Amino acid sequence: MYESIDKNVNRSVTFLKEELDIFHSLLEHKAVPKKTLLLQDGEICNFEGYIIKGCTRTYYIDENGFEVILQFGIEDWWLGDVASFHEQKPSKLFIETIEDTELFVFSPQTKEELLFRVPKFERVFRLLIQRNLAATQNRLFKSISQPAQERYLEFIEKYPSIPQRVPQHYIASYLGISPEFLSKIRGKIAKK
Amino acid sequence: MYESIDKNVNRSVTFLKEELDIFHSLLEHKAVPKKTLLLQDGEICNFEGYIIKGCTRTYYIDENGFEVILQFGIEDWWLGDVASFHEQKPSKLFIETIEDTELFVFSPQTKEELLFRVPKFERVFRLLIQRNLAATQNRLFKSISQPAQERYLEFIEKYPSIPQRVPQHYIASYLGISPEFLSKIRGKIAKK
DNA sequence: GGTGTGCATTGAACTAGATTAAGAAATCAG
DNA sequence: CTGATTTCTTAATCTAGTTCAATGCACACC
Repeated sequence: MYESIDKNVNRSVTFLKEELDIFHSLLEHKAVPKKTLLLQDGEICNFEGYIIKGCTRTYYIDENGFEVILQFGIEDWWLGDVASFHEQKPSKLFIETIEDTELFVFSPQTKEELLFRVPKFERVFRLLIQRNLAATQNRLFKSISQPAQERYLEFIEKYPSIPQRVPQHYIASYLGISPEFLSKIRGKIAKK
Repeated sequence: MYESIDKNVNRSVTFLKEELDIFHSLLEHKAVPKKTLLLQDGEICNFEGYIIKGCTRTYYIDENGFEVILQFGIEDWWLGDVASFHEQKPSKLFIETIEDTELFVFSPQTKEELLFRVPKFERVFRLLIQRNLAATQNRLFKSISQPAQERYLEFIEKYPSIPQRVPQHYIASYLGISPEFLSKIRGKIAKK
């Protein structure tokens, strides 16, 4: 049950068995049916989660009521609104399950306790957020400099499992284009 | 000399005089003429800096040789490539001074020493990177969902001093549009 | 078994923004 | 002060991507 999350945190720091035991004892296991909102605009994000199984989407709603998908979450990904969680201020994000999803979650309290009892986790979480920042910067750069078709090709190469699991218009939203145009791009690629 | 940086770090955590003394003793002061590259693609970023005075731009170069500006830096801003600095891996970014610039800088070693001697700084740096992530996510969201004119208006409202200090085509690059189109937008706004 | 309801595709008309080119204005080096 | 270089503007043409239908498709649901 803890295999995948252990492997995930062990990637950057090596832990002793006792440290992992503390880690496990502080994790809360959660099963959530599909189409459930884990977080809404205006709410304070009271969890940080690791996806054991399932699929989620994190999105904004713009002033015209349009959804813009910021990221998908699948197995072995971390989930939450870091700023809202740590500063305990209202989030602007929505997080919704797309499939039935199993998670390990922390509350602010249990995370703090973990960091207190096993300070090495500071490094794990710092690396996570650094990688998240680098990935977001990279995506911003590409959404500015690359045409939609290349962004799409890169997306399916990077996340080959996602197109089979989520409606296509979610991917269009993630790429910042209309569903019709994504359909046209796909038609064009298929012809080759 | 340390006034502004002290105010900056004190915003999120309160420090004692002795702690600030340690902090100051580890900062290196640096004066850099304009049009100097502080970091290049392929280099490992060996500094994290705070801008006392001056102006910088951080940018990528895409596969066609086009520059895309990721952010500007002015007084009271932090500078660097967080991931490259901490993981000591090659950066994909360029950082260049636009004006003569004065900085305080850390090396990886001095930053580590600071964190060791005054662990409260962990929190300061974590908050900085969290805010950076939230701002970058927000910008990605807007670059996907808002038209260029609104993004421009928001930019000049948020950073009123920058348009007076940097060439206009840098702002176009930051907004992800061509300089000609930005000029058109400005013409249109001025007419009203 | 029908019948909604959400999803993908296709095409036509449209628009935001790119590209190219040329001239005007500003800035800089000597 | 002067020529050179960089920057900004304007206008014409072009294109990536949108919007607005209409149609077909695949299910879930009773």
